[in-house]
Amino acid sequence: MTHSEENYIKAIFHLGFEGLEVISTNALAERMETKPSSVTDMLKRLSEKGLVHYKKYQGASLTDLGIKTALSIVRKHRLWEVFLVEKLDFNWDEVHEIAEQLEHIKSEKLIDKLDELLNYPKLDPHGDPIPDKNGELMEAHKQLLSQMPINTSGICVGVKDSSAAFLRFLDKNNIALGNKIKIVEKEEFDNSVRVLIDHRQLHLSQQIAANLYIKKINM
Amino acid sequence: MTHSEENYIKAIFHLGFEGLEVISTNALAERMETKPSSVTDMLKRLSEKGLVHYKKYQGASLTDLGIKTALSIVRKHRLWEVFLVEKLDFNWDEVHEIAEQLEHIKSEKLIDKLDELLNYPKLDPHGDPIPDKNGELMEAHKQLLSQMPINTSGICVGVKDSSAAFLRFLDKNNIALGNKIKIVEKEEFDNSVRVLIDHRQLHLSQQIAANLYIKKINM
DNA sequence: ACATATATTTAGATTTGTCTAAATTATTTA
DNA sequence: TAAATAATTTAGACAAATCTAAATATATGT
Repeated sequence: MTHSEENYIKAIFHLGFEGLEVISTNALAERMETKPSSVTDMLKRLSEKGLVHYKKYQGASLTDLGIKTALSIVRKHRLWEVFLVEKLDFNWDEVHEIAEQLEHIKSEKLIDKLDELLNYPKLDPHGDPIPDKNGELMEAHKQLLSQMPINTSGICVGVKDSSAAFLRFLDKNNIALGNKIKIVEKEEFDNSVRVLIDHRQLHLSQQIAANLYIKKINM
Repeated sequence: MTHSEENYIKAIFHLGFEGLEVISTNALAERMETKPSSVTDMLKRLSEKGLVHYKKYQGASLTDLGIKTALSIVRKHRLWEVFLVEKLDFNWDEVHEIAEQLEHIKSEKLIDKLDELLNYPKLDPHGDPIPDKNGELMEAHKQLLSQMPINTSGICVGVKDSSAAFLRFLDKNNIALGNKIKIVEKEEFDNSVRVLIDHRQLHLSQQIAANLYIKKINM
């Protein structure tokens, strides 16, 4: 498998997780930042290799082999992310790009040893689950702040809206990724929430709460 | 730079260290396990990019930029080898292949952090020196057993002749890579040597001594 | 120095992954 | 449902890296 093929498989996998049953040529082209015609070419190739189901004009989905392949790539990506953060002191938001490269390194033994070194982590630094050696994937353990029940705690691990405006807002209010956060109260009227961050009480609008990802603690 | 270009640069660099002033098309083709015509194509490209000096029929050599590039790749390769052995418990003889892939990962910060994690090693597991961040390369610290002075000690780190016959001989005599070895006496007549390995005295012929690499201790 | 052998380059083709522009199919809307 | 619009595919081209076969340059031996 080439790097490019692996990247397409991964993109189809992720689009699948985002709700799409069958992935359209255009959706995939947008995700891959390429042209639809290139996607068509690649889908034919992947179909011939038995990695995707593909019928002209009907979109694509992964075969069992494709899913297995995708899980293996995702496993590598997320384990490397843990390594970069835990062992090399990278910040959570710097690791994705490097892991995009490392995920293509071919050596089963390397990944198993890395898994061992990191003590078989279940979640990556963004709170996403890491498939185990057999491709078993636990359910997601991150959720939007707006979806958390009252009196639960977690750690800020990501943003949905990554606009400069939103990031500036977080900065201004001293909300950093990695902060522990506890949800204290929800306002029925406007869905705003009161939270506790570093012993500070904050009142956040629904718009804010719906764009901040929280990793549940103790899972 | 593509992976392929990096591999050619590295090959030219290593052939240079093996004594060749100017590298011939055929020598490079053999090293790269490819055809001379492919080498010609690549040398033109590398020449256009300012990485090698190349004149038709005259062979090639690295420019200053080419040397800098090669040192950076070698640095990455050897640091990853140390990582694989020290942190992931790989054996010295399993790491080359994986490091061949890892050496192409692009991130200056990654390599600096890795260097730090490994405590700025000066030698890789095979006893070859690791260029520092500025491309400074200390002189080689491995040598053939036959070149070691009397009463010096070292660690077996590699073989020149990797034939099955030679490896079988080492095995039969309980000489393993990683063993500490001390040279006790040299026989003028046939250049054979008496050595101490694990408190055992052994008498090794010149042929053996000239094919076993020793890493000097305390450097 | 000339013929022969060896080394190297050129020419033309192939594969992968991409592109643009044109053609085709599917979907939406009036 | 027919026309307009959107999505998708095809056709043909290109760059990177490779190959084979043919041509050309260099080196060697007598």
